[in-house]
Amino acid sequence: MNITEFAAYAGVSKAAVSRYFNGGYLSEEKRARIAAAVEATGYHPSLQAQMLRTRRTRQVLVILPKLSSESCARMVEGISDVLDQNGYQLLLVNTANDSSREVAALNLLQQNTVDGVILIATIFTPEHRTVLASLRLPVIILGQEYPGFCSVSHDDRGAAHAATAHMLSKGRTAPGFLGVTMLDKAAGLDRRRGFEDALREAGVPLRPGRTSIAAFNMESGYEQASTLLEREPSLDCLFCATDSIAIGALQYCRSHGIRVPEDLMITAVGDSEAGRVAYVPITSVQLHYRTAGQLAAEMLLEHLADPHTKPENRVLDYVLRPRASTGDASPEEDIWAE
Amino acid sequence: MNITEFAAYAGVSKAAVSRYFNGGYLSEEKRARIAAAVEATGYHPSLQAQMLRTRRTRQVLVILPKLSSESCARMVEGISDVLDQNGYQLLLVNTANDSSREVAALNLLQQNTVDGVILIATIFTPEHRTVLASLRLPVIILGQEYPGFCSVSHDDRGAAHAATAHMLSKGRTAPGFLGVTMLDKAAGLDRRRGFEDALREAGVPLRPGRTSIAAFNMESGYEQASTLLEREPSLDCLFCATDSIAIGALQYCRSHGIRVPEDLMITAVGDSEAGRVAYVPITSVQLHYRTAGQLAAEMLLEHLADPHTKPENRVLDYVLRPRASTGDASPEEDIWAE
DNA sequence: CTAGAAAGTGAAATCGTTCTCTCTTTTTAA
DNA sequence: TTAAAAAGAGAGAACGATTTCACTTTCTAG
Repeated sequence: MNITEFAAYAGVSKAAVSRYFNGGYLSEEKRARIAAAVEATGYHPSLQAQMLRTRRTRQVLVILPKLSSESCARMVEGISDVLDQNGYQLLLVNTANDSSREVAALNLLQQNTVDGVILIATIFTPEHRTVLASLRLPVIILGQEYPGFCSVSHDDRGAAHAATAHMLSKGRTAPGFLGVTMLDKAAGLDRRRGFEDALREAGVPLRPGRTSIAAFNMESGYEQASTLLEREPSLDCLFCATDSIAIGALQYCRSHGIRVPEDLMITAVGDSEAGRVAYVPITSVQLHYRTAGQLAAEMLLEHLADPHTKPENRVLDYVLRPRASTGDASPEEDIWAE
Repeated sequence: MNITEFAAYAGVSKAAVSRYFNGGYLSEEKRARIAAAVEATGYHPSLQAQMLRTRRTRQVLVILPKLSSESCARMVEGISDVLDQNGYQLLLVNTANDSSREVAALNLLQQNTVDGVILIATIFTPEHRTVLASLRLPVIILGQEYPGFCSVSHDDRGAAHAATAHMLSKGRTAPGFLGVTMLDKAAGLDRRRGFEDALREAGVPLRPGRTSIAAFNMESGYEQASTLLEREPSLDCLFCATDSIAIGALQYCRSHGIRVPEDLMITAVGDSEAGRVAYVPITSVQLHYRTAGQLAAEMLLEHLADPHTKPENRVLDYVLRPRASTGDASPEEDIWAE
């Protein structure tokens, strides 16, 4: 049933029906007649026709590098919460950490099928900048600051600082660093800086050779821990850019008789479930992923309502969660017991 | 730029342009002219107009109960792979384990904005059946069999059987069961049956009081393990319906001095990353989540191509992964070392 | 009491396609 | 050579809404 048929059924004009659904001058009498007819027929306007006519789809595109990672999943949950509540639909593109697929997804946008975009950030290439700049849609970058665009990010530098400082405050003096590529501003560069901040603050020199770069998974954490610890056996504490990497490193320690925290303290950023239940529960910095997602979605909706809102960067805080990997609890301690 | 303008620019009729993009009789000369004009202008047909006119949106809705769970995330990744490759877009609705939101999402479909649905299954209520039956769209149920509908599911019964039998084959005689609600056919009912199958096969009676029901998370696993093991201290092995629950149970053992596997063997279904790196790596049954997602998407595309395809249920197999929680490896053993 | 503003109304244009229908031209088969 | 089939082309009617515009009626203020 279309609007013409429905209007005839209800005994009003098409315009009246449209006003009923979209607001506008409409007498009480007609409003009641239409309401009754809706009740009787179950009529509702066609979304496709509305999209064509109004040029708004009420759909938001979310581009993300990986779904099966706790942090991304939680951010998407946050986004989904807010979009749902506001009657927007969530279109998902998983780029599988493939930068070209990311750009391809952005290019798809020039066929304007969505009202806005939330881009969960990883590595930005010059191509990204080109295509992002050419976009006429509101874009929110989630997970790192990006000049000229709205963004919601975490205080990665502060988080890394807190985690590292926590170990140094316990008297450790030979810190190692297991990071990710510096091309990733948030998890790579900022966390590295935070690590260095803590060292500088404590007057501990950063020796070359005491850092290594891993990929975003446990296996890589294991391998890089192996490389690093064989090269630098004197390390007494290790900061890892992500929980996954820390778990890999922990696994290496376990299988090579390195005691955590006695021989080596370990900290990380992310506070994942896996880190909490690991062999030695890992001291980690909790970031508010879900909140970040919600905030990004809210920001986007704001921009949709008023396109002239200025670019703004919201930075979320963090919470250090001390656990057994820094000697703040015994590994056997109840995690969930009250 | 719309088709009329573009057709004028290229010096052909609107119909010719449409045929260029959709196939149909078209002379080589016009084809070349249009191709050149596309190159020059970057024109492409409006998706919204196509949706309205053809009544096909090339969008697929995926309804799932939870994003931040490894299994769901992997299934969605599989779905995303296939849809992407075939030019379909993925619309995501996260129902947050709320049955009414699930039904609401399905009802949204009667506003027909998508071509098909993949429903990641949990608990099916009579309402589900009503609304599913009233749907005129192809629907694939992912994660459990559901009579009358296409589905892709795992051999949950076989998986639970394998996990349980593995413990019994090692001489254990007092098995306990930590499951989830039977309203969930796959993770609840089928895994329970598999557990019972193994007991029957081994001639081990199932004592009442040796089973308990948990929610889908670690905390609940911890609590239910506590209840169960305090009531039945003589248990010597424990089957858990999910890895999360098993991790919770393991945590309980750890904090209460119960040695795994010596005092209590533990197995589960799911083979999550967290289970592999737990305090005692958990023997678990691997299910092919990603493949399941891919298969579901392929099935849906088939139905989209030919709506008369018959309902079919594909059941995927499983792989038992023996680990330290059943004494098949030492906890210190390298997981990733070659 | 009246002018002007506000509220209420419906016809018709518009959004950007696809696709049927009619017609012409070319190819094929007998 | 010719009839039938196939290929190619374009006009114009949908698809199902929103929104402008011109108009009428009802308030409100002075």
